[in-house]
Amino acid sequence: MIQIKLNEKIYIKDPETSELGRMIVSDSITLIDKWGLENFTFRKLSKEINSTEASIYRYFENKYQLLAYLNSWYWNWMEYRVNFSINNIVDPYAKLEIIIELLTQPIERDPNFTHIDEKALHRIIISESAKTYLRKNVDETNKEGYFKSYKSLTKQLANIIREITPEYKYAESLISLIIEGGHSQVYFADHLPSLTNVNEKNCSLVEFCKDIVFSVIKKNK
Amino acid sequence: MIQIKLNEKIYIKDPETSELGRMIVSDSITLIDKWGLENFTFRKLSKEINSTEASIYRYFENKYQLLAYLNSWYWNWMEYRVNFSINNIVDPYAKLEIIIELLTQPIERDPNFTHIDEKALHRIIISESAKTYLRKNVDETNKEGYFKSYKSLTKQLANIIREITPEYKYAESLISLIIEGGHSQVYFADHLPSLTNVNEKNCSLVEFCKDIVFSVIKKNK
DNA sequence: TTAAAATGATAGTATTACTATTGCATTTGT
DNA sequence: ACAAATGCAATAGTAATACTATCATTTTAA
Repeated sequence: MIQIKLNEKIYIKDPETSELGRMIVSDSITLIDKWGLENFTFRKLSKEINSTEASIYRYFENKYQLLAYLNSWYWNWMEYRVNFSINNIVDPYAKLEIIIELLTQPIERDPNFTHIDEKALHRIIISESAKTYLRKNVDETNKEGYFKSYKSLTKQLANIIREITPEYKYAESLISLIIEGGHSQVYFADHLPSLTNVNEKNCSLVEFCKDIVFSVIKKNK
Repeated sequence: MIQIKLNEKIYIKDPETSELGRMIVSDSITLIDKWGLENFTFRKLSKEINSTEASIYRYFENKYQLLAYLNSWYWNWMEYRVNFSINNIVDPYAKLEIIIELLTQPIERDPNFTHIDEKALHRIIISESAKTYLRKNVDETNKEGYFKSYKSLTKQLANIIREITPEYKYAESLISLIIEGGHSQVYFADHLPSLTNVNEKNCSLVEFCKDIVFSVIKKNK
């Protein structure tokens, strides 16, 4: 049995250690997905799981810390998927192609983690995750390790780009541009379609991103 | 004398029509830049300008509408700058190069608009603007015209890309990727530097973005 | 100069984001 | 088997937020 273990200070009490903790995590995904972070409160969550606000506050300082926890879970899970998928592949081009697919394709439920709805979590990542770092306290929360999972995955993927083009100066930027920009593209396709071509006929985010990455690599080889 | 005129329903009463309105706009830029959108309230703004909450509510429904107003102002201003800068230039490559510079270089104060601090506004665009559309009511606010300026500029810039590569399918996506991803890169450089190479030695956002756009165009020509 | 519009002053409401305390129930170590 | 520790529910309370309403006063424009 696999468990995503988050060791940083992104919780007060580890929600994986109790039934209540797991309910907080799984039901917060449902509620944030449904109502958005703005309209999500610990009061509503406590009613949903037949518990109390005070109990939830024993696990997370506030809803932003809970969101950061979900974020970290997601990026740890993504790292696990990446490592699983590129295992035994030696050609860095092939690795990179798989990675871009993992980062930009629609998400499927992972039966390894029964209490996490990965499709709903992915929607949250797309529309809410930036709110963890777009805050005035970002430098503190960064020190607390809120973004460790995201940073470590970015570093790993940048290294694969450098396997192909060691002298390319923007490997980390290219990865984070694809991730962050890719999230925008998915969101725009759903809500502001004149800002994107994704979801037009014969167009896909995967194709768009692969084209960018391999064009840049080719030119900088 | 030039004035940025925003005709859509992104205000209750046009702030350009009164002294109080102009103070609301200029001082909200100062306060949002300083405290962030989360800690910015109409109460604080009213004290800053020696007015009352009720008066501010006569101009804007809430702080998100005010932020949308600032956004629209910014993108209208950018469109004006783009048109000014590419005027009389025929070569689409040269046009595109200038456009990428305008979109990704640091902003300077524009003496044409004395009550707007464009440098502060640019910081707000980078760290707060996504909060206008990352909301559950995005489809309504989109209908109200909150994003019209941004969409019209994107369309115009995409058309310039199509002057070079008419068959490229992702012109709008490439523009919005550079804009949104570019904002992330600037923010990361300031707060999460391990996610970007921007600001490392001999690295710049302008160079990174030009390389991407011209690599993609070259490959798709 | 007079009516209309804009603004200021004040008050009030529902909700949010917490914090504190108490007491019961269950688990754990010995 | 018993004490201690932990986990959780219940309740109450506070300061701030995001508004809305009313009415008096000032400014402006015909």
